[in-house]
This record gives sequence, structure tokens and C-alpha cells, in this order.
Amino acid sequence: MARRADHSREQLKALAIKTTQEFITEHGVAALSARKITGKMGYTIGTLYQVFADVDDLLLHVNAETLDGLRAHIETQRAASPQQGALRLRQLASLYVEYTNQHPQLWQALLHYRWAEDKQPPVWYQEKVSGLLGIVEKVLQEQVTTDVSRHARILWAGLQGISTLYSNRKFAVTGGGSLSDLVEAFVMTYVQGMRS
Amino acid sequence: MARRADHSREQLKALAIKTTQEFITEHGVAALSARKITGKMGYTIGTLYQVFADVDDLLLHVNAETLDGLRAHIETQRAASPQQGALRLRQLASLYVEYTNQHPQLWQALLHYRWAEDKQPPVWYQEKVSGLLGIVEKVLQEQVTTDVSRHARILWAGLQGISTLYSNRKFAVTGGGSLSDLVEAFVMTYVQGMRS
DNA sequence: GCAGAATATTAATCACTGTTCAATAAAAAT
DNA sequence: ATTTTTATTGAACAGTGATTAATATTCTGC
Repeated sequence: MARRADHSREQLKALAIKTTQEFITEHGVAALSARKITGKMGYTIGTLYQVFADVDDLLLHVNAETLDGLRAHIETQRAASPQQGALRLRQLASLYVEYTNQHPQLWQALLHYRWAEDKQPPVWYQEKVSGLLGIVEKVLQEQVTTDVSRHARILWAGLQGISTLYSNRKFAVTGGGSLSDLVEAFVMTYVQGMRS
Repeated sequence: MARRADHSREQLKALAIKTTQEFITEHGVAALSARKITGKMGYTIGTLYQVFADVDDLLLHVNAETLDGLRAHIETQRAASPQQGALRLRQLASLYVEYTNQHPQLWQALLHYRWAEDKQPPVWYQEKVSGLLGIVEKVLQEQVTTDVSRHARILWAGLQGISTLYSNRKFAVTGGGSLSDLVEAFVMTYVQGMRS
């Protein structure tokens, strides 16, 4: 058999991404395989490689949408209930937690993603990350004037560290309360430290 | 062929762990496979499963030794040049960075390890982690009195977050300087915040 | 409307993965 | 010396990602 053309190239891409998102949400990224995805799509494995370079490339696009989703969540929620001053950073952190709690499997897929030794993430992907970092930086600028970019990166990395260890249950004896407790304590304490 | 008995069960375990450590250090954890390890050991794949439950179990023991190594590094270095007051936490953080920089591949293998949905890490492993957390808590108690355990976890997670994002080059445009710069800024700022 | 070029899709193939297990040979026990 | 026990092998299994020749369909130019 051959050419069916029930889907255009772009439709196929979108379908693969959507199917992968659903699969990860349902079974986790560890259970994912190229054949399962294309099977679920109603295609066979070869088709995947016409649309994406490899499975990593597909996952990259899934992660990109996850980043977009976080950004959208932050922006719509901030528009809905704007905050002032120090509360803005707190809001940012809880929106992060909110989103990652809503999509734990997708977020884990993103955190778990590892770049090969030599390869760099593509520019368009890097831009999505730095876009989010930019939001943090912007809010941070209201609180502090020096080392904004460094502090933003530390906050961002700290969020991911807490989030990862929490969801991986790597927190030997889960003391310290819920994820949002930890994140809130982290952000509040760190901001306090920046200001002195 | 059969029974050779050039190695006891315990020797075999140690050999497998050592071989895996060497392999990971050389090629990274992603390239690891059961056959490569046993081949390098001078055995065939079946032998591995007599000594470890599966590849994950082997990796667990490798990670355990990595944790032991970090602990040993911290303890010997602290004995060699003891610090006072706020400097002790700073020293702890830079010993962490020092060790993870000395063994980047092994540390990545540890960070990258994911527990299956249902399975918990074994108690003896959890104790190694909480032992390290305990060191942080102990040093922290000199600085602060409330929420020590929570703050220790946040610091620990923060270190891992920064460390992971740095070594994975996930820091869109690597601003903010070296890993030790970031870690130092993180710890110092956070401690400052705790005290107010 | 039709011949020919272009291409989307399949299915087979390749080299690999982790895990299991019957067969076997050597050591230990009797 | 014979039997029991067991460490080790190597083949088998079901899966993985990736490649590619074959093919059936759509698209293009006339």
C-alpha cells in the first residue's frame, strides 16, 4: 500500500504530537515507543520518520508545546488576576506549580529530556526557554537591580530541582510539606535574600 | 561451559559495579548496556542476572557508591579544613560542586535515574540520601531554628536543579557564569533570606 | 483526459535492547 | 568415586529505533 493523503504533512505532524501527548499523559514517557505512537495514529512506523527526524525530534516538539502551554497558562492567569510588587513573583511560582501539577507526565517528559553530548537544542527551542526566563527576569527587575539574569536562572533551576525531586519521590522521607509549600518557601526566602 | 568460580558472588558484584562506573565515566550512562558491561567484565550476560535483579538494580548500586563518594568527599575535606559559622554552608555547597565536577557522568547517571511509578527506592538507599540531607540540616541548624528540614530539602533540590540544568546545557544562553558561581550565589542568597 | 513524474505509505530488514532459562561443566558434598 | 549442587553460558524471545526498497496514489504538464 501507499499514499493515502488523508493528512497533509502539517496535519501529520500535529497528529503525531497530539497522539504522543495523549500517550505520555496516559502511560508516561517511559512506555513510549515509535510503533505505539504511529499505531495509535493509524499509521505505521515509517511514516513517523518522514515527518520527524527521529523519536527525539518528536519528543522535542512535544516538549516545545508543553513550554508553550506553561507560557500560555502564566499569561492568561496573570491577565485574569494581576498582582502587585512582591506578590507577582509568588504568583509566578504558583502558576508554575499549578501547570506542572496539571500535566505531571508531560512535565516529567520535559525535565527528563537529555541532549546528546554534542548536540545543542535548536534555536527556536532555546528561545522558548529564554522566553520563560525572560518573564522571570522582568518580574525580578521590580524587586532587585543587580544580577537579575543570574537570579532568574537560579530561581528557574531551583523550581525545576524541587519539582523533579518531588515528582521522582527522591526526597528521602517526604518532609517539608506539599510541592507548593516547598516552592513557595523557596521563592519567598530567596527573594528575601536578594533584597538584603 | 559452566562454573568457573574465579570470582565469588561478592567479588562479582564489586566487579560489575566497578566496570559500570568505568564505562559510564568513559561513555556516559546513555550508551550503557548489560552486554557491554558483562563483556568488559569477561563474562556473558546471564551472569549479571545472577548477581543483580536487573540493569536498574546494578545502576542503583552504582548510584549508591556515587552518593557514598560524595559523602566521603565532604567528610574528608571538612576534616582537612574546618570552617566556622556561615562559611560552613558555603563550603558544603562548593564541595558538592567540586565532587559533581570531578565525576560528571556518574553524577548525571544518578540525577537521571527514575523510579518506576509504583516502586520506591530501597530503604538502605533512602538512608544514604537522608544521610546527606542530614549533613545539610546539621549545618543549617547553626544558622536558623525554624523549618530546618524544609530549608535543607530546598537547598538540596536547588543544588540538583542548578547542577542538572547546567550540565544538560538547558540554560538558554548560558548567562550567570560558571556552575560554582551560580551555586554560590544560590546558597548565599538563600541563607541571607532565611535569616530575615 | 492521460502519461509520466513525484511522493506518501507500507512492510521487511537490521542491529540492537533487557530478560529468561535449559543445558552444561565444574566444584562441593557424600 | 559418585552424586548433588550450582555457576556460567548461549540461545531464544519480544521488544526497541532506524533505514529503505517496493508500491499505490496523487499531482503535474501537456
